Amino acid sequence: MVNSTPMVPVGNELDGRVSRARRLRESRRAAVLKVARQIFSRKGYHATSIHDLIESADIARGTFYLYFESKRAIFDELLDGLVTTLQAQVRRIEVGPDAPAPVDQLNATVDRVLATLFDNREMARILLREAVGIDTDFDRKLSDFYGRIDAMIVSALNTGRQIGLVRPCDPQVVARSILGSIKEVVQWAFVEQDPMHTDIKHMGREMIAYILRGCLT
Amino acid sequence: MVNSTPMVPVGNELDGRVSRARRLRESRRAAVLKVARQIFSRKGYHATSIHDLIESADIARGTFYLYFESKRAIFDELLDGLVTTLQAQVRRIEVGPDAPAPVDQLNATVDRVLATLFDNREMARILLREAVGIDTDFDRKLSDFYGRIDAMIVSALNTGRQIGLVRPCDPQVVARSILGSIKEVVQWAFVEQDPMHTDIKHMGREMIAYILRGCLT
Amino acid sequence: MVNSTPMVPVGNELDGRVSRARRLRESRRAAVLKVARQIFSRKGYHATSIHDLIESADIARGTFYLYFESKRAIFDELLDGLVTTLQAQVRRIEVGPDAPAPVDQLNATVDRVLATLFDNREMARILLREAVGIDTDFDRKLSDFYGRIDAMIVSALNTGRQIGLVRPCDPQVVARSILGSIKEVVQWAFVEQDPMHTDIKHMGREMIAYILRGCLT
Amino acid sequence: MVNSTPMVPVGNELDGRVSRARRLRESRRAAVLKVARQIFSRKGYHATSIHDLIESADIARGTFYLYFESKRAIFDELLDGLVTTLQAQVRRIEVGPDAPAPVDQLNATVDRVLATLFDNREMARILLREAVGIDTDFDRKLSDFYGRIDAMIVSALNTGRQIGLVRPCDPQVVARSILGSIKEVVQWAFVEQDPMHTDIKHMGREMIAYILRGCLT
DNA sequence: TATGAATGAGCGTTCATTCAT
DNA sequence: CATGAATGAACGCTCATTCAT
Repeated sequence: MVNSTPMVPVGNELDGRVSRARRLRESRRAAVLKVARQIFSRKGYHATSIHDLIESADIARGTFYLYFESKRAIFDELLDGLVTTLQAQVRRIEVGPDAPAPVDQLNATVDRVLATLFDNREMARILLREAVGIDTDFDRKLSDFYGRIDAMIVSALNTGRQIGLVRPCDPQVVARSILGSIKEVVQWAFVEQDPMHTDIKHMGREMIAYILRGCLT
Repeated sequence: MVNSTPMVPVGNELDGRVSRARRLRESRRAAVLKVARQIFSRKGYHATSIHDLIESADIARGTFYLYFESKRAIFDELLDGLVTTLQAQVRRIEVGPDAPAPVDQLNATVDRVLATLFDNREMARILLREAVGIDTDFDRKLSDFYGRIDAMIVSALNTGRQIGLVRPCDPQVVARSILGSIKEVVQWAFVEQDPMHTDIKHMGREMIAYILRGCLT
Repeated sequence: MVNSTPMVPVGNELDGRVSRARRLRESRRAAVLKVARQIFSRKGYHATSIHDLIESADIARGTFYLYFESKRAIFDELLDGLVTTLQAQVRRIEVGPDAPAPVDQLNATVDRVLATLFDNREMARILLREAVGIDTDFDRKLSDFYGRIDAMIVSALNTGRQIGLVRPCDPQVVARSILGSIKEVVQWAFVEQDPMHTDIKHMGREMIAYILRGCLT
Repeated sequence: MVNSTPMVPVGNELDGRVSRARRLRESRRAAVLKVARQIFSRKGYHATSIHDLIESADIARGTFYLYFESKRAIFDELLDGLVTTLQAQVRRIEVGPDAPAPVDQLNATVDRVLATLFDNREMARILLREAVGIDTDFDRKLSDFYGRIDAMIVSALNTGRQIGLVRPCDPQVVARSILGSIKEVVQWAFVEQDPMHTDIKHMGREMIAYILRGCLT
């Protein structure tokens, strides 16, 4: 998938002097994260117990707490990874003599976001459907995340209005509409449908066409 | 609010031969449902305990189970009420010589849905944010609900296409986009903002404008 | 036993309008307290688990938490009862024209304290031997308790010095010596020996004789 | 401090044929014991974890178990050291034509015990406050220790009585009173007060004066 | 000898549900 | 009908101990 960056932290062991132990530890950790991702994705946060996690990862209870501080912490880590990656895909629309056409910029961002979500289907499921109601902190974190994306869309719409690209409208309502379209389409395609049978390219093009017609002059 | 129907089931005791006891029972039940709605809305499903419910309803533990099978059941009932009411607001776009203009029909449906959600802000909060991840059955039920709405939109889009009102597009993707816009705008307006300070009329108009521009020819 | 007051709270249900349920609850609670007293006394705080408590009291886990907030709370309650009762037995030595002879006052206090400890042998075991090191709060509470008794003895010694009854000495050291004598003798008699075969009267007389010779002129 | 002997076991490797490895092992062990002494003293037995010990000793988990059988075992060893040393300070009162005056003998014993406790303030803290309630075995061991000291005092009192030095009294009660005075004064001075600002000489003299007046004719 | 990752029994606590009164 | 005391399975988490390297 184009432009999507890996979520696994690259770490600082690229200097060649990595201890075998460190690498082993990381791979073990990653294995637990992997099964946790699947189970959280399938059952949600509350319905997933530490027992589920360690049974599937085939490790002992204590081992889990060797790698992760708490159930909440592993869930955080899983989600934070995607949120960070996702945020990196969203770029503010630049406007200027040598900037690409705004439409192309939006296009590129949507492409990147879709690719990232596809590459992280399981976490997308959690981010889009399950991550609400875990606790107040978590809700705020999610709210902030979507709030930042919303702010970017609003800013893009305002910029677009100034250069006569965007029709007169309430940027707040339209921004939330756009955000909602993306969230729902992605959830439907990657979470409820079989993601492997989805033509993401096509989906992206259709979505952008709909969104652009909705707000352009 | 126009067009919004009450969520309390009308029942079949309106024939005049209702026992006083039965009526008492229903009013007790309704009272519990009312406080449950508020508490679930404020704290979410998992953070709400039976203790919270019976304390606020001022009934004994056992009494609760006299009226409701389980915590899950009362939550189900609460949500089913809104889902049913909501579904009643969504009407298939009729096409024919003496049918209103399709655009007006869509307009009316969106108006009715928004009004219903506003009148049931508390449950809307739950439906849009907290109802996911409770268990697999519940997720499926929600999925079905949105699926039915989606099917209606798809059908409307197809109808619209046939009469040349809707531009050529993938109705599936566009339908989900529309659904997502509505869900996100409503959640943002009713859940994250103060619903009383939201100009729903304006919001509705802006949303519909965006949606229609997105799919009309 | 003379002057020893019961540790079970008298409550406010002496007006005759006691509900049967309330009385039942209290008796159940008292039963749990009783077995907890025995087990804490035998095994100490840390070695006693909730499992031990509920098994011996023959109640379910949840039932325990119906009556007590936590393991810590039941232990506190057990100990606070004795500490309060004990404190009520210790009276400052009064000096004046119509006050009893100071020696008799000391005598009476020691008698009362010994009787109370005898009547609460099991808790005495905990208070004198096990109650240290549970947590910082508890340590401070105990320290305060003994500190107050110590202060009383110091004050008594100073008073005694003024009226020429007590020999010149460092009241701090002598007070701690006296306190230590009492603690050790009581622990030895009630905790390590079979308390039923101890002649408390004799023990008290011997102890007071020793203490008085140690500090009187 | 006069008369106080070191707690580290002298061992039998002083014959010159000690392997370097053996000596290394012992010094490593001693280092762990040293930090364990400090930590147990500061936090108590239960609040001290193996993690605390190995972190401060800067050794690996497994290494700890190379030197000590268990957490319980190292605590035992620490306490046994002090107990053995303390026991060596307590000498039976000798009576005979060329024995020192019994009073001086008692004086000397108390002096030695106080000095030993001062030199091992940290362990004294444990012995007097934290060592109780760890488990039944440990309680019995402590009980035995104090029992032996008690027996010595009883024997001394009996000897004193025979030579007319000690007043008629119940040696058991008086012995426990003496023991208790020493325990309490030491705990108060070394554990609750700042041991460095305590005038031990003065404290000793005051204590002995009190004790002797309490039992001499 | 030294390591530290792995273990799992056990902890205190919660809470939806039941049932005798 | 109404009650609320009683239940016990299940939870997330800790930590002394083991053992392969």
